[in-house]
Amino acid sequence: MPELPEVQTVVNSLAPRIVGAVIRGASLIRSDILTPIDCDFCKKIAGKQIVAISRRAKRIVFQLEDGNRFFVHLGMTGRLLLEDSSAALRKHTHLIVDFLPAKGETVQLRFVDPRRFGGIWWMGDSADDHGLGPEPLEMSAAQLGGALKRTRRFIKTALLDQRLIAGLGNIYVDEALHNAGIHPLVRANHLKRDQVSRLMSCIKKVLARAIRHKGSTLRDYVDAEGNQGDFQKVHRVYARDGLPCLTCRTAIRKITVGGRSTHFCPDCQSRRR
DNA sequence: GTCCATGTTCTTTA
DNA sequence: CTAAAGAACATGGA
Repeated sequence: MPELPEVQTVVNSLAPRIVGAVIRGASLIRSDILTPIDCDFCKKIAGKQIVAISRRAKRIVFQLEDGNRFFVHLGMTGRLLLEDSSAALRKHTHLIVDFLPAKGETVQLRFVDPRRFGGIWWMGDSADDHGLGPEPLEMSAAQLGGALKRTRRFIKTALLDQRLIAGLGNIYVDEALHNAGIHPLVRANHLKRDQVSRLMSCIKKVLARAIRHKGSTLRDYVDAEGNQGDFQKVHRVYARDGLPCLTCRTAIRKITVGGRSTHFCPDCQSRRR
């Protein structure tokens, strides 16, 4: 559910509400969402002010006043919600963070995740990325080309590799490839220079547009205020199999690549270059 | 009951 | 050794 645009939208909705807030305490309802599991998370964040919230790839990074950080990854179904402490707890709520009341507010930050592919990672005072690739919005075509030429995997699969480019997921890879007119089964190292530069700019264009639409809500995704995104309404290929391509009217096809559903237009995204 | 799902990581195979 | 394919994780909805 959450790729770069969704995660950015969560950060944007969270930041104005809790940057500067001081954490009173936290309760961990399921401790196995924590990594490392024995990091004394609640004890370490109690009493600390949140001085910044940012996004790195699909991670939501919280920076504390003492220099320590932790990040939340939403996995497939995770949500970070700001809810009043009087609101009923949702099923699958795994962590609750309380703040010192400002202006009489009693808001809580709650992490909810049915499938539990997401979680919370304690980073300590290191800002280490642990092998994450460059941010797509700051990546050059030369950088992308350099990474792609080192693998003969399908371009679809390569773009999902977070060590190669960090933040894309299944939706935005399909949308970007359609935008760039590249077939998902082309080998990454076979792309020509002009295709790589078109791909890089299409990735940026699709992501920027999706952020303006506050992400795609297919099922569970909402921002911290519970608002849905609406980029799904303007998807050109994702989940549109059988429907006419919005460019050429050819029926969109759905295949499986690397175990992931993959949507493309057989006409606009011709397999030969 | 079946299949599928916006993600990542570990294991198996080539 | 590396690269790539496949399975696994857990839950819910169609």
